[in-house]
Order: sequence, then structure tokens, then C-alpha cells
Amino acid sequence: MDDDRIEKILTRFNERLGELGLKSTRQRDVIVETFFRLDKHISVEELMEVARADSPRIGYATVYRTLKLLVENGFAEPRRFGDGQTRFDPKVSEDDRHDHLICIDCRRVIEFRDAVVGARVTQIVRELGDFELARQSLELYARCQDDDCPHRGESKG
Amino acid sequence: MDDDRIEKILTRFNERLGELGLKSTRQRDVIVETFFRLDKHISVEELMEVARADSPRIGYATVYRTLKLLVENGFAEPRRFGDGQTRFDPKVSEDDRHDHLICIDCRRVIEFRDAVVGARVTQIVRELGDFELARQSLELYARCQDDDCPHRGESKG
DNA sequence: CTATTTGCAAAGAATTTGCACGTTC
DNA sequence: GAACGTGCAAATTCTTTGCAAATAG
Repeated sequence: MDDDRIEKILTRFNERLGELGLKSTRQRDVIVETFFRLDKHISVEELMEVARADSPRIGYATVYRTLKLLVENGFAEPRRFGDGQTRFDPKVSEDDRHDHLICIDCRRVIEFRDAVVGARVTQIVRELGDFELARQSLELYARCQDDDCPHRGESKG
Repeated sequence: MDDDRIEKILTRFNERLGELGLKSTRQRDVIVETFFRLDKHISVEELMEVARADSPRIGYATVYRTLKLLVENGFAEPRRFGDGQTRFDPKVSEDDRHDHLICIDCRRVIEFRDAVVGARVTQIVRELGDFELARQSLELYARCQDDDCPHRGESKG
């Protein structure tokens, strides 16, 4: 993601913090910028590592707390792909929603966007009753048939 | 789920164990029967508790290991609804797939079945390349507007 | 100045593993 | 009786929390 866009998101986030009576801090800025710069479903560990290049004393707690704020305010979506880790996907607007296909052999993750599913989900929510949809996630677990897929054919999941 | 169906599933599971060179045991039988009798996305803790009514000395490790076997062999699907726990849904056949809507305020979980999403997923997988779909999961996180929903309007997720 | 935030270390929660002993095939 | 499974406790991993010191508004 380019710097301009990141700056805009950061501004939006800091405005939101203001509304909530919370403060803008150097650490939060670094974490948020790093998060959007990396721009993919990233684990806390990966984010920490990169953020520490900027601010070496940033702690796990701060990263977890900042990610929580991002999620609660619609700037990020948590994802679980079945290895033990929670990953986070940046979310700039509703339009940039995407979902994932995960190879259960090689753990490769492929993103895809699909309007049909999105439209149908809207309909389903309406049919189920009076709900306000906050976020959604569709994960497809599959085996890729690539020759370079390690453990090919081993898994049974 | 009725006893007849459960017995059939248990037989299928034990046959599968045989194919893999693994053994049928009293504990596995109890866990599998309990799991299908409860017949809903259940946590390990809940399953343990009920299974122990039958076999008081069953341990967590055995339950985790048996659930893993069920998942690997297509008899169960792991689910994560955003509280810390993994839940498991029984899966008898492809036809009985369903997905979930989770209220982020009251944590109520509503199941739904939708053929449109299912059909579209098949198509998406084909378009993405050479994959063999193993399982899928669609979760919708929403706020219910019920008066008895606790924490109504509090969450920001 | 006061309330919020940070970083650290400790606590907590969920899950996995090592191993001596039991059980199936 | 050889191989696999069980139960326990300890270990691991991920995440949250308590608190004294630092910082933002």
C-alpha cells in the first residue's frame, strides 16, 4: 500500500481514537503504519518483528492492544487459518473484502474476491432476522495438486 | 441424533480406523458416541464433561486426539467463533453442511444452510486452479437487535 | 495535572507431548 | 507379544493482565 493511503488511514484512526477519548501515541502510529504497509493477513509475531525495526522497545502487549483497537473500529479483521495463530487483515473499506483458500498440505493461502458470495450473505442475514452484519469470513480448506506442494497427499484433514 | 444413526457412524469410523492400522477402543467409542449424540458445535470442555459421565477417567489428551482423528477423516469440522475455544461440528455427509451467524454482543450462534453459497464455492475453487476441496466455513459476525441481548450496543467489533 | 498508555514480567487459557502402563489385534 | 492407545502431568504456545513508570492532551 502506498504511503499516501497509509497516512490517510492513520489520520482516520487517530480521529477515531479522539472520539473515543483515547490518545494517539508514537507506538500506535508505528504499529498501524507497519500493519498497513505489510498489507496482508499477518501474524502478531511478524508484525512485532517489523515494527521493532522502527521502535525496538515495542512490546507484545502493545501490539495486541493496538490490533484489538483496529478490529473494534473496523480497520482490521482477525483471521484463523487453522494453524494456531491469529492473523489480521487490513480493511480499508467494505469494498476490499476478500476471502481465503488454504492448502491443508502446504499451508499456502490464496486470496480471492467474490461478489456472488457477498451478495448472498447480505440476503442470508436479512432472512435470518434483525441483525446488523459487522464482518464475515469464508475459508476454503483444500489440497493443492502442485508438484512442489510439500506433504502432498499426506494430510487427511 | 438417534441411536441407530450414531451406531452406523461409529461403525464407519471404526472401519476407517482399521484401514489406517489404528485400533478401536472403549474411549474412542464413548467420545464418538457422545460427540454425535450432542450433535452441535461443541467445545472440548463440554464434550469431556459429558463423556466422563460414561467413562470418568477419560483425559483431555484422549479427547483432543480423538477429535483430531474425526476431523482428519471427515467426521467433524473444527470451528472458531472468536472466543478462545475451538468447537467441533459433527459431519455425517456433505449434505449436512451448515454455516453460522454469531452475535458479537450475546455470543449466540445461529446455524443456517444455504445452497447458493455452496454452489458458488464449488465454482470458485474450480476457477482458482487445481484444488480438491476438503472443507469450508463461512462465519457471519453480527449484532442482533433483540431486547434480551446482553451488552447490546456495547461491543465495537 | 490527570487519565491513558507503555513495557515488562507474570498469569492464564488452550492444546500438545513424553512416558510408563494398559489394551487391542 | 508387538504395536498402538491412554492418562497424567509437564511443556508449549498464544494471549491477557497487573503494575510502576512514561506520556498525551
